[in-house]
Amino acid sequence: MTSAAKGSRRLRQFECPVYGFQKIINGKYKIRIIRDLQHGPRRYGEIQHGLLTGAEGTKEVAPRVLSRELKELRTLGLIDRRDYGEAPPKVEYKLTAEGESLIPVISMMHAWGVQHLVKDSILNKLDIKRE
Amino acid sequence: MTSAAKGSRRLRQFECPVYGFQKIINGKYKIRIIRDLQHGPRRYGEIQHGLLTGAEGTKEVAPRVLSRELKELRTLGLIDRRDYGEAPPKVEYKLTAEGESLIPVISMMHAWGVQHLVKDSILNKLDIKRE
DNA sequence: CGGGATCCCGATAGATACTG
DNA sequence: CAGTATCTATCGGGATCCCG
Repeated sequence: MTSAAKGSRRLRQFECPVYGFQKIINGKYKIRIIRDLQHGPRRYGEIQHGLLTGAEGTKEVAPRVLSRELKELRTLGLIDRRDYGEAPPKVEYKLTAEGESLIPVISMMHAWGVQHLVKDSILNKLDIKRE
Repeated sequence: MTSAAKGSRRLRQFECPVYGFQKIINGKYKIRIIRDLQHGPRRYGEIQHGLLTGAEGTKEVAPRVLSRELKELRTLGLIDRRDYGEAPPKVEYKLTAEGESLIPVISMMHAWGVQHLVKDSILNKLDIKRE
């Protein structure tokens, strides 16, 4: 089996591709984590500080939650974890080939979101002026 | 305000487009419902019979669950509901313009899923033979 | 610094029964 | 046919404290 296929064993477990997709990105931060890793490896803390809860209080993600999301993404074979084994601890996460292949899809989701979901966007204002 | 903007009021409520996308498709059946409506209106029962729970038992969706998902999609302005007011009841659901604009994104998710998520796909077998 | 352990809570899915 | 009502089990997210 090729290495790509090897890493995707856990991924190939669904009957319906759309339902499967829904399942693997399920979790509040998974898509954003993958997106944050698109330009190279990031450390645990960097990911944490980059992710806000989305609420008004702009709090950071609870470590238990982030840790679980990262573990699930690893189990799915979408990201790799590298522990430098130093003191103080240093751990880096990066996308696998499978994870990288997800970037174009997420980019499309992002583009759609910019057009339809974000409040007070430029497009939104243009639309108002056009009426 | 144009009609498109009018229908999207409830949609434009997020700061982060990716997080927003994750939120609106949250729910076990939302993406599949939208996809099932891509070729025209469908009745409540048709949608229900087309959706399997995904588990081995291939059971149908509980009416309470489907009803809620449909209601949420309506609130988001992604689908429309038409009640024919007859006896026996007849209700049809169809995509709004906003909902239709989601189809290309879902198609991409579907394509990725076929390549990476579905077990025993043709691609999967080719990959095994290649080793 | 990068987590794990524990506790809590609201949300969500499902089963079942019922109705206009 | 197209839902609603009720109840229950489970899950996911968050808070807090702790550790090597």
